Amino acid sequence: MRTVLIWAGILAAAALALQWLEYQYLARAFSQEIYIGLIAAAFAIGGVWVGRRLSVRARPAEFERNAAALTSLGLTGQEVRVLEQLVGGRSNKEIARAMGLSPNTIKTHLANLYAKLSVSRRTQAVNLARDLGLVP
Amino acid sequence: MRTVLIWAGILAAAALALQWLEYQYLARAFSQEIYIGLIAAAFAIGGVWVGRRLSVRARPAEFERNAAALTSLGLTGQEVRVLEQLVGGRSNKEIARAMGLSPNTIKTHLANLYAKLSVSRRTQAVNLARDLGLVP
DNA sequence: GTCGAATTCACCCGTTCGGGCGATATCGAT
DNA sequence: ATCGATATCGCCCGAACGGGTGAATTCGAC
Repeated sequence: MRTVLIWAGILAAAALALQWLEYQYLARAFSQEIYIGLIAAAFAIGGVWVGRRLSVRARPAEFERNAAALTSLGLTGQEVRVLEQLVGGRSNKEIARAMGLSPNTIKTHLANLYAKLSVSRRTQAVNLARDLGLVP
Repeated sequence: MRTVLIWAGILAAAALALQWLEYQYLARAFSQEIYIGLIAAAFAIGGVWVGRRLSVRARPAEFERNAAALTSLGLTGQEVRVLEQLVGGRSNKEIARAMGLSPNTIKTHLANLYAKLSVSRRTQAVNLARDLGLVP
């Protein structure tokens, strides 16, 4: 949205500048056709650039965590951390060592996690987490 | 790429048409400033439209399977089908029933799959498959 | 026809996972 | 001070999974 306004301003300024230039040098130095063609090309190129920016900015959403889903599911801090490790494809034992906890604790967190996500297998949890954008 | 060429043609044609029109009516009916402004606006709008098409077309890839990765990994038909079920979060037994095969057979396909994907756990296989676009 | 790849299935064994139950500790809110 | 949420850990058991080995079938290629 900001991009659009900025460009509207730039377009207006550029149009004025070009028209001023026209009265200075170009009225006779170049033929009308070439002059018009140059303006058309310049604005077409500018338009393409704007269009790309609009689309690219609107698309990727920048890999940001879906905090809304996270809180609405009521996931606690440790549960989210375990979930990240889970998506990393690690085993309970590996997660335990990575977090400095007992494997039993990881199991507890996982059980609560499965309940909150309404799943029963870790692959389902991984898919849900990725689909909901719970993890980067 | 096709879009670009088409638009290059349209731009050229439009430029000629506008320049012709200029000699017919506009040379005196409108002032130069308005005329130039109209051309600039038209081409800017056209450019934005082209830019959007370019970006949108280039981005999402339409959820198509990454056939290149699929063949370069040497995955067979059954292995790919098992992989799809795997990403669906199903257990070996469920996959077996869904495909009308013995759970033992599923295990065999999975073992070959893991070897070809260089992983050792099903969650890792799921993540790799999703990251490489092996499955929709 | 022989060979290799793909597909199917079986068995064994050890590890991992998931479910269930209980326990202790901390901490903030009531 | 009591209660609920969070976090930690333990144990038991059955199911699921992963690795290894072996073997039969089919089918296209050489």
